[in-house]
Amino acid sequence: MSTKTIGEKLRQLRESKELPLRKVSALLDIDVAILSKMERGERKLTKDIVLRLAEIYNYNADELLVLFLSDRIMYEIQDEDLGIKALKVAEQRVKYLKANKSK
Amino acid sequence: MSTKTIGEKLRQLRESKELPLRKVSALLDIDVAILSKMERGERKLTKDIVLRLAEIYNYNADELLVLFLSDRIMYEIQDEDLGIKALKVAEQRVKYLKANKSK
DNA sequence: CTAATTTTGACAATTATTGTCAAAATAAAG
DNA sequence: CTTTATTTTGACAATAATTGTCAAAATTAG
Repeated sequence: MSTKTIGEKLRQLRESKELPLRKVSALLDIDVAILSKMERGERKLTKDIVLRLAEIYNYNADELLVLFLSDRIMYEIQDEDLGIKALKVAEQRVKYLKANKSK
Repeated sequence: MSTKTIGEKLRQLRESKELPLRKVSALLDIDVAILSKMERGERKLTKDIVLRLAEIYNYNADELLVLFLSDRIMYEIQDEDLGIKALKVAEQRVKYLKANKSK
């Protein structure tokens, strides 16, 4: 299932459209080297770039954003084996915040 | 429940021991201003400081680390309403990684 | 082989984070 | 109220991290 990183997903999308880095980086107006590194997880992606790539590849933006966010979450918890617990606590907190949004 | 940030929790612990910032920051060998800011979430805590505070306050280190990690996760997902989904995807991925640890 | 694409690494420029400090604000004690 | 201790705030320089740019090297396609 979702064991793919956002970078891997973006590369897969680009290749499925047979677009070279050169063209996509031109559309994004960024250096080709940076896009290469982003796809390989060597440079961080930004929300903005993810959204623009969703447009370019005509792909569901939310799905990419979820992958993008989960990548960053994964980066935070790293190898910690308290990771799962932390995720559950975070979930509680997000739900709590949502419920008390008006406050 | 766990709607408290790691900073708030640490402040609560310190106050319950009636220790002034001055003394704790001396034990940690950091500036009192920094500790003040850490407790109020204005400066980032490090894993190392959290662990040392757990010792100083004689409090469960894992519980503090979980709170510490979940704080950082919360920071990543911010106000995104895809947050919950991202957390679930991250959970899947952590579990997947754990299962294939040997690989 | 040649051309196109991709990767790599170095570099300077920018931006973010950090520690240090002292003054201001607040709280506690007498 | 006055003094003292504690905490907060903001400015500042030092340090570290991130960023964009570039060109050469490596890989892949034709």
